Amino acid sequence: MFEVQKKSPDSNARTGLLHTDHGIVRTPVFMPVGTAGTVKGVLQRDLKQEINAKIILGNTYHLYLRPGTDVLSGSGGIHKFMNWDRPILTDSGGYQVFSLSENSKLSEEGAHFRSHIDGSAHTFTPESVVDVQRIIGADIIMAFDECTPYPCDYDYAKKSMDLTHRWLDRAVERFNDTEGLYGFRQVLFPIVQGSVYDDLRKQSAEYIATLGMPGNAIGGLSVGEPAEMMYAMIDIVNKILPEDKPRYLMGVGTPVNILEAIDLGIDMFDCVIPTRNGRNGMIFTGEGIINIKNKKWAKDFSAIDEKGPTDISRYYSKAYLRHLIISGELLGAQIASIHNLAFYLWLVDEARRHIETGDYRAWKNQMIDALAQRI
RNA sequence: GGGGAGAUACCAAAGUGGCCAACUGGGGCAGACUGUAAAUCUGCUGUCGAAUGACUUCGUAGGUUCGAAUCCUGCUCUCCCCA
Repeated sequence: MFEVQKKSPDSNARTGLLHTDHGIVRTPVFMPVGTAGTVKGVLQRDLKQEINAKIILGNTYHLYLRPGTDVLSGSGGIHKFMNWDRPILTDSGGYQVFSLSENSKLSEEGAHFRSHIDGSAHTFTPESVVDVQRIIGADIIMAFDECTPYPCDYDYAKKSMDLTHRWLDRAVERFNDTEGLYGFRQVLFPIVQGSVYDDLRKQSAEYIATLGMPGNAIGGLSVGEPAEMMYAMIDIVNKILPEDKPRYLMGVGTPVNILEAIDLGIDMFDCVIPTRNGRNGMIFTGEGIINIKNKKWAKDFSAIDEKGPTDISRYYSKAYLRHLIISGELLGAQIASIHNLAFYLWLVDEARRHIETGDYRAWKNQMIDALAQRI
């Protein structure tokens, strides 16, 4: 499924090809988040034409609650339902156990939770989450894990990691006993946990590596811990996870986080920052980060991003985008999301290009300096 | 011409003797956001100060009172009803 193409001479960064039945994805890759069967504010057409997204995310928890599995199965799976013929990865809902923790309770069996929509009671088990993801029909599906919060004491982190591992065994078994429903291949990625503890991360990565799955994920990071701590964990884990399998760092992150993680050997990323923060006025450019709501842009009629990655970035002015966002106009969210996603995709593309030419480290450092600017 | 109501900060609008530099919205300014319960949330918004605090405010001019946005009097202005 995965082949490493080129390794960076001066870091652990590498490029690769990820093969799915919906197309080949070149890595490193950034996957826009489309939780509920839509990348918020962005047409599928723009996702392809303006942003050139190669793979996007969906979310099991959200899709399960709405529209529900009967609609998804009736539609012939998520690709047909949302009219997206490129690869899709679905998160398992493990993150929602974390982010909606007031509504959920864990047991050995699984997670018992109440719907945030109508309060109804539901249970997710490692098995049921595989089943639901078979019905949703993503190319890459994720094992059900517990994403531990930060801070998290050692004992809880260990208990949680062990539970995630036991759940993983059950998920793999169910996965092997079932088949995709729509005539294309699905693969299951397990998730490394272990909070911020070196030995737990090491133990978890070793365990995950023994499963021999076609790709591996690192979860439970970027939940509030300092970035340096996250990098340290990634480094520990990546030294153990097999080199010939893609490594997916879940939910990360800022442009700088991504560049650092690529350096450490991560291949896949997803994050809500470009869309959510974009809707809230944060605009990423090669010259730095802009809060477009700030008064200083009120009469700045220059392009959103002069050297921007998409026509949209160059077509509309900062003053206009500021006006739209401040006025709560839908078009503002749309423009910001498209621009930011295009920027993220461009950034990761550039990273791949520099890995190929062998000067990733130097380029990264220069890029990080630029990205550190708040303008 | 007669009768009535009102004037509070950028706007709207509470407050009707001390707990008031003044509730609450809006607007404005700034911040947060990392496997999306987020087109969301938080802070500030009289002046000076990092802050304790100091100073100047509730149409306007006086007055009563230890103390007034709040009570009294004059003035100015606005709105409503009847003719």
